[in-house]
Amino acid sequence: MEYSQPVSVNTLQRLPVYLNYLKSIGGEGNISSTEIAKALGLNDVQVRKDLSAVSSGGRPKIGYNVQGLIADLKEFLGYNAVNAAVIVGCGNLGRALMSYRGFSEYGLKIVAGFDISPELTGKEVGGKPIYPLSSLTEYCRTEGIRIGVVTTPAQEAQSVCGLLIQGGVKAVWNFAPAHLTVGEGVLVQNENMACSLALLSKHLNEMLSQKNPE
Amino acid sequence: MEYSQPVSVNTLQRLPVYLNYLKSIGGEGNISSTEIAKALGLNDVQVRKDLSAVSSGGRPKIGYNVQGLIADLKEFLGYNAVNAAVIVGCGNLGRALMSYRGFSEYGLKIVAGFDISPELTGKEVGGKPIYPLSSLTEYCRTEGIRIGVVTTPAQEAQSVCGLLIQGGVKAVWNFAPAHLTVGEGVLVQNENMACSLALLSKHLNEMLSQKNPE
DNA sequence: TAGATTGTTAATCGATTAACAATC
DNA sequence: TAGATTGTTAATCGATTAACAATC
Repeated sequence: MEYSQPVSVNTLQRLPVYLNYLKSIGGEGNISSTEIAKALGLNDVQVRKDLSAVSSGGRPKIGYNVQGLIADLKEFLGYNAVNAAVIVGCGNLGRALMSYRGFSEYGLKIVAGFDISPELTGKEVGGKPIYPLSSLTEYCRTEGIRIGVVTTPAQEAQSVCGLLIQGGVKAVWNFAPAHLTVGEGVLVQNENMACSLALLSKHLNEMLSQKNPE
Repeated sequence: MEYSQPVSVNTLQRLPVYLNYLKSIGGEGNISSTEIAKALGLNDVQVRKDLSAVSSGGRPKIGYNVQGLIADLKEFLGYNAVNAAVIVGCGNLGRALMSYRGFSEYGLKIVAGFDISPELTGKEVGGKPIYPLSSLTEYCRTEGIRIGVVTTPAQEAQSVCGLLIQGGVKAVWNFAPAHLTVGEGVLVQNENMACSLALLSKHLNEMLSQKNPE
C-alpha cells in the first residue's frame, strides 16, 4: 500500500465514477471489468488498469468483488479520513455548500464559513458558524485547516486565496470564475462552471448547425 | 468562421480560463502569448495554438489585442447567445443556482425550477417559478428547452435525465453524484464534486506522507 | 534593419487501446 | 479440460512541446 504506483489525474478522476456506479448496483456478488466498462461507456482494459492501482485484484473468470472494490476505492480516495475545511464567501453558493450534508461521505467536514459582510458574521448556516474574514488566517493556523473552499466573487478570490495559504492551507477548491496563482506545494482545484458551460454550449451549437447546414 | 477547425475538449476547457484572465487585466492595449502563458502557468505555444482556433490572429512583435480577443472568445464560446435552461431539484444547491445572477454572463438563462415536493412547487426562487416535476417534460417540449440542470439526489438523477431528454433536452449539466446514461446526440457534462475532492484529498495525502516518511 | 513575436511543421510525451499470456 | 476473465506488454493515438520560418 505504501508503495502503490502513482496514478494519473485522468485515472484519479475516473475512480469516483467507478465508486458511484458500484454503489448504485450494490449487492454481494462480483462484477467483471467488461460489465463496468459497458455501463460507463469506457474501454474494459482501461477499467482494469485503473482498478489495478486501487484494489488487490480481481479473479479470472469471476471478476471483482463489488463490496471489496467499494471498500478499496473509498480507502484509496481517502473517504474514510476526515479533512476539516473552511468556506470563504457565504453567498448563495457558499451557504448551499455549508448546508450540504453529503460531504461527510467524501471525508470532508466543513467546520466554518467566513465572510466580509457584518450582516452574515455571527450567524449560522447548516449548524456551522460564519466568522469575519479578518479572522480567517488565524483560524486556519490554530485549527490546522488544510482545505479552503473559495466561493467569493472573482475579484476577491486571489486575495482570499492568499489569506488561506498564509494560514497553512494546502488545497484550495475554487468555485470563483478566476485563475488563482499559488506557490509550490499548494493545489488549486477549479470547479469552474464557465468551463463546463463552454462544453455544453459548443455541443448545442454543433447540434443546431447539423440540423441547419449552410 | 463557418469552417473553423474542430477544437479539442482540452482546448475548449482552457478558453474560458483565457477569457477570465483577459477580463481581469482589462485595458485597451495588447498582450503577447508569452505573457498569458506565464500568468496562467501554461506553455506559450499552447496558448497560441488555442487562440488560433478562436481569433483572427495576433500581430508579430505586438501580440494580441486584449479587447478584440475578449470579444472573439465570448463569441466563440457562445456567451452572446441566450440559451434557456431548467433546473431539476430545488434543494440547497438547486436554489443557489436559481439565485445565481452570473449565468447571464455565459449566455445561460435559467427560466424555471422543478421539484417533486409540494412544499416547494408554486414558490419562487430568484424570481423564477418552481413547477411540479410532473410537468417537466411537457414544459421542455413546449418551451423548446435545450439545457437541463440536474441537482437532484443521486437516486433520482437517471430518471429525471430521461424526462429531460423526452422533452427534447440535448445537453444535461449533472451535479448529482451519479453516472447518467444517455442516447446518441445528448451531452452530459458532469460537475461532479466527488471527482474534484478526490484530487484535493490525494494531494493532501501526498503532502502529509512527504512530511512524515515511513 | 534587428529583434520580438506569431503561426506551423516536426518531435516528444503520455494516455488509450490492442494483442496476448496467465490463471482460475 | 475449455473458456471466461484478469493483468501486462506492445502499438496506436492524440495532445503537448520544441524547432523554425514568416512577419511586422
